[in-house]
Amino acid sequence: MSDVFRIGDLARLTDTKVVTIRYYESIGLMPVPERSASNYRVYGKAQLDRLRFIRRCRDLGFSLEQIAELAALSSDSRQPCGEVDALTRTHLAEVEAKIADLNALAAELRRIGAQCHGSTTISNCRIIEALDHRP
Amino acid sequence: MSDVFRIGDLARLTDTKVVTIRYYESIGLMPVPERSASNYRVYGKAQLDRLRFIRRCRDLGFSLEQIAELAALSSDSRQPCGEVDALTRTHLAEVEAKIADLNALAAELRRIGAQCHGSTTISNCRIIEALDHRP
DNA sequence: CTTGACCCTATAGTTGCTATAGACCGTATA
DNA sequence: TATACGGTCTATAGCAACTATAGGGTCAAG
Repeated sequence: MSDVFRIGDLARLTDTKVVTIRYYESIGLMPVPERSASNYRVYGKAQLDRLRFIRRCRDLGFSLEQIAELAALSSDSRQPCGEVDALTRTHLAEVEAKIADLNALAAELRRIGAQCHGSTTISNCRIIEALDHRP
Repeated sequence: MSDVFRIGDLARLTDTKVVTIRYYESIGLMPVPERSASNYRVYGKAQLDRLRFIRRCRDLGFSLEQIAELAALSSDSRQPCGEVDALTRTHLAEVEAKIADLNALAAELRRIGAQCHGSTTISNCRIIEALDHRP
């Protein structure tokens, strides 16, 4: 296990597409790496960790903007940790709101879907009727 | 109540932005309307209904592509209604999958968030630690 | 010495809009 | 009659978070 990586190594190790890593670099989320003689990007362990952090946060549904903030906060160990806590809480609230929305939506889709028993053509299909008029 | 509308009327009646209606037209989801002498778009009751249908489906989370399909199917009353049913079912399954994802995510955010009791700086904040390493 | 896997840049496409610029239309009021 | 206002028009660019494509350079193995 060397501690020098090329972009494809990082991609494999973090389950990220190569183009996505370059994209992260272009928006300033990943640092601009050194280049080899043949102009290949060269990364070290620190950048691998950075990318792992980013992907982990993505998996948790944070936006890239939130991740940039989290990364900035986490890099200074003397920063108060309240902001990280607040960011996490805010995000959780957003996720919970979205869950509530989707639950309401699923309920209505089930209600609508249940009405199509037996009918075989659009003319007597209750789904279309349900879609046509507000509940 | 006339049955002739301008784009702003449709916008008001369906809670849609004017630009959005033009966008729907540009992608072929709304029909190309007649024009007045002064080149204003002129709509009738049928187009109002079409837009209402679209917005109702959007509220239910269907993609514009799915809506185009639903609209095409619903316009021919002799079409078998099984496809509409299938589309609705597929969409419901997608929504349910997303709900499951978000629930798992919320659980983990709660778990992570609960670890930040008392700590005041990043150096001993468990949230960052939790974000740094896979669960 | 060529094949194949990898890397590079640059640009355009995706979804569902939203924002902006710059201009025209139509009516109500001063 | 002038002008201010609200509405409308076109065209273009921007948003998130990538993905896809074109057209090329690099490098080790067979």
